[in-house]
Amino acid sequence: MAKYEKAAEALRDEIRAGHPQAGERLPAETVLAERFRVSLPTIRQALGVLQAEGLIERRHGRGTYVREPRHLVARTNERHQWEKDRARQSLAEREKTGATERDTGLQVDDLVFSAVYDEVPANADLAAALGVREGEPLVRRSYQTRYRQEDFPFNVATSYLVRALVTANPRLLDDAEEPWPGGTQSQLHTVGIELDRVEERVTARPPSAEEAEVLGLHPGVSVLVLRKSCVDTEGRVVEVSDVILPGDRTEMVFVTPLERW
Amino acid sequence: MAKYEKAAEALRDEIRAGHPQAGERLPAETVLAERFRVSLPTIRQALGVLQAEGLIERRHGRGTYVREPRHLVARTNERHQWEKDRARQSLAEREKTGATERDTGLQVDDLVFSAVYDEVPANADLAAALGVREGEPLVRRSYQTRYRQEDFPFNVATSYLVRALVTANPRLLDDAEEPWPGGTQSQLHTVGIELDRVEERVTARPPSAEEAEVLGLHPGVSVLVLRKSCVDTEGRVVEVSDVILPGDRTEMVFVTPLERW
DNA sequence: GAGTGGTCTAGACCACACG
DNA sequence: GTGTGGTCTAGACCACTCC
Repeated sequence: MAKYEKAAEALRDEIRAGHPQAGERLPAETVLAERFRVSLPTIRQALGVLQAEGLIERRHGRGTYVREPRHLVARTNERHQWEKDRARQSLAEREKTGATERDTGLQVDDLVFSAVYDEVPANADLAAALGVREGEPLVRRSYQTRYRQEDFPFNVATSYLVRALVTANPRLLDDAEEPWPGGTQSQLHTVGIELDRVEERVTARPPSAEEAEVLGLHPGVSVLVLRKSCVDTEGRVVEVSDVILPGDRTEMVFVTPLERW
Repeated sequence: MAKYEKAAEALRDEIRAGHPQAGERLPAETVLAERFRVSLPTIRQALGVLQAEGLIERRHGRGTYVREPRHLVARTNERHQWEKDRARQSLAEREKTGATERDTGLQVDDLVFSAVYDEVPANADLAAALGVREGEPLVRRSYQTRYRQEDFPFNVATSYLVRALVTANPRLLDDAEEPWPGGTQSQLHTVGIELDRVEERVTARPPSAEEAEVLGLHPGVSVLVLRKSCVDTEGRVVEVSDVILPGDRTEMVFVTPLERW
């Protein structure tokens, strides 16, 4: 086993044993280098491994710290039925609270929400997902949501609608109408679309450089990649969204009810 | 922007533009160092960034290659109802195929399956998840499944049952009975337990050193962490399993049907 | 044997945090 | 100012792959 691996393993074991604990500082790199009798670049390589594992966090000018685990946002698939139940309610009712507030347990005022609409032709991937021909005009809607006190959003989402399906209501083409009380299902309701089911596909990977930038992710944090497809009662896929969620603060919850014997 | 970041960005852009393509080789480190007019350690740092992003793969003695994306196993929550439907069928029927084969589209012969049972007292986490007191005896069942041609499993799962609930059938305490035709729901059926719903919680993170080892993961691959809870018709959580899935070859699919208006 | 990436060293200088 | 991590260099030797 290489020296840097030995050092990394020793430090990992110590952290798991609780010395130092989450939030506490590790000794300086020079101290560690001395202790393990290796050069500074080698101990830095060891710390790089632990950082990539998400175990530690290095703060420039301050030191190396044990990362604290955090899970703040739980996102459950029961939100879809909940949203559907509200889609036809009065504006006053719909304005009370949204699905994100439901997930996070926060008030609307605690959240900063942004939405930008534009129009793009369907590429091969989206055309297949939406069941339309390539080049079909789509409304692209880019969303970000963050806590008011924080600098970075906890999710970024891109939603695609087939433009032809929503032109009946011009208000659906205008991002100044966001946040739309009641969400997408309420929007679709205005053009006579009812959802039959929601399909969600989840994978995980390290963030791209851009995602790490936008979400303010530390090294050693993965992202959950969610593609959500909404299928209406006629079997058409009427919306596709791609959502990126930070893996260190998001838990996705899926409940599957079973038929009784 | 640092030199290594510049180099990483330039290489990233080239890969995204398709030069080199997935599977193709990058120039040797010495060549890249010359091209970007930086030292070898610096270009190595740049490549380290791209590797951590999952964009490239470095093969000792051979070169640096653009990683090929792969998604082989799709795991859908419809499996739960499917398993429930089969739980009460005849042995002959149940033996035909299992949920994993259904997910992967493979035959039983293509897969190598291993199961080990032992007994552990419930820790705080498991006690909370199962709704029992700490120290309650649990049956721990450790599973691994891999393709016959491959060296590493594509999932590792640890399942916990409350021992008191399954002692009525001693065969459920014996790992020599695995793989049990029809799966866990069929096993639970033998002691009179019917499931009402399955709750799954998904997060993502980089693999621990041990997980990377067991699953044979390359640097720059994240894992999906799944905690599945099975709730029976009396509202008890009767099984909890923790599943680790490689993010680069797994897609989890969740379908949420909605009630009609 | 030639070419490749993996490990390791010694040391320099810079940028940031904090008292 | 002092201590911390971040970047960068020049170079050595090793281990693996392939011809």
